[in-house]
Amino acid sequence: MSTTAGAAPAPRARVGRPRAQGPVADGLAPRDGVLAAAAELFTRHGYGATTTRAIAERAGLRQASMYHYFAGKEDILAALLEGTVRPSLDLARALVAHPSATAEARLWALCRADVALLCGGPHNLGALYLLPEVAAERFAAFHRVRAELKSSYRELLAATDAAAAVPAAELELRADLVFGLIEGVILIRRQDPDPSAPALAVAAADGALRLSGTPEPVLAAAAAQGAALLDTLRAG
Amino acid sequence: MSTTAGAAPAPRARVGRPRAQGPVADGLAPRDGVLAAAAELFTRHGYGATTTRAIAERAGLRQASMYHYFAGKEDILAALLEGTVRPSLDLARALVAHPSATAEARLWALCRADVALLCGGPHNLGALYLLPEVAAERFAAFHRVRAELKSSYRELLAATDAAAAVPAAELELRADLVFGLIEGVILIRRQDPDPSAPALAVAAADGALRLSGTPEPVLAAAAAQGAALLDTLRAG
DNA sequence: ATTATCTATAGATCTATAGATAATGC
DNA sequence: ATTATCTATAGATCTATAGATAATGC
Repeated sequence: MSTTAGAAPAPRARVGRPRAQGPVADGLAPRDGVLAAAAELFTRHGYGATTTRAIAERAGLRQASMYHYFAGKEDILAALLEGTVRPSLDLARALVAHPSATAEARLWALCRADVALLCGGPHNLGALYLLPEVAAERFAAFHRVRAELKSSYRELLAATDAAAAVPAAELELRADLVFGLIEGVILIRRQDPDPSAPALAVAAADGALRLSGTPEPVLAAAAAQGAALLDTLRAG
Repeated sequence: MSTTAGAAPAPRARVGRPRAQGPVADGLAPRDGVLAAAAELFTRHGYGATTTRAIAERAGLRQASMYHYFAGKEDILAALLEGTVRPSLDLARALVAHPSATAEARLWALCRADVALLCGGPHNLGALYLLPEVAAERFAAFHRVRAELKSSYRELLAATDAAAAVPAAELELRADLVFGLIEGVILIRRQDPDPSAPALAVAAADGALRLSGTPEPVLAAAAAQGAALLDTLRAG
């Protein structure tokens, strides 16, 4: 073992006045600790019902100290929303651009991965989308990103074989339903965190293809190809 | 024309001190006016973000006057929830008990009617279910009713032909997805009230059957039978 | 006398700011 | 000197209550 610096994440003494409550164990950077606390409370009790004091308490610092990292409560929500939708969109873009798989497989992969992202974390981040306060003008940036994500869903759906036989207006409705299904899954998780997130993600992806009119044999092939595709993307 | 009392809803003078803002045009009883105002604001801005003062203003009376009808803000939400889920459950019970239609047709009918109820009104009442605050113990009565509604979905789904080939655990997941789809439709409405409620209701009902694995020809028959069934029940 | 409303406000928050303080870094 | 935190609090709410008032009903 060399003594090269940085090898061990030693409990470095930190700059600045120590916390009144003592240091927290979770190892998160202060800003991330605040975000994690807010995510938990926003999704469980709602935005309006969550006080800055409650967030601070859970994050292990004093209420006023949060303003060192965020300009206000709304900023915290904005940061959470941005961080939640961004990975989904990155993945969607990668899948839309991916040439070597069927549209069915790519749609399946997008659905499974999206559900896993939304429900996989410790505090059901997807539930943030459901907060009515998020509709406010203040979060327009988030809404633009989300609209782009929805477009990816629509695009992949339109490229499936089943879509060829469906009129444009009906197709639009189906895209809405598929997108709604994925986000509706969050509701399931909220009342009852029972089904494991990976199982739910697979079931939702299967369901999305059924919803889009894909026949069972094609679905089975798409699921296999889609799962492999996700493994590839994760490795790459 | 006879002069029999009650024939015309004449603008009867009302008991009690007159309102400071003058009487409201909408013709609702005061309690209902408060409920309508609260529904609009809760679903648009969230429960916590809605003040009792804002509700009162929209309902056309002073903040303190609402306490004549409701013990507090939570009571208003409780009344709204109860009134929203009750018609859905009544319908679900009628459909489960209905002997002379296929399970597919009855499931289709339940889905279409439920979406119509949730999204049909002027202010997207279904969005109330999505409020995180609703998870609180205070609303346990509502949750019991809703659990019963979900059981009806599960029961009808289990009685479909497609369900026979599906293992129990997988079936449970599909019931979750179908229920999630119906409530996810509310999300669609929230961002974009574009698709007309009836069209959305039909699309969602079709989608629910596809999701449950029903083949297209069976679906078409079930939709026709289901629509007729709803007409019958409404007449009866 | 009864009712539905009003005005006024107490008491309890809640957010964000001002300014002090206790660490490390140089 | 810089940083991250703290304590204290101003100012702005917000909910719910107390008690008055302006109608109708009898």
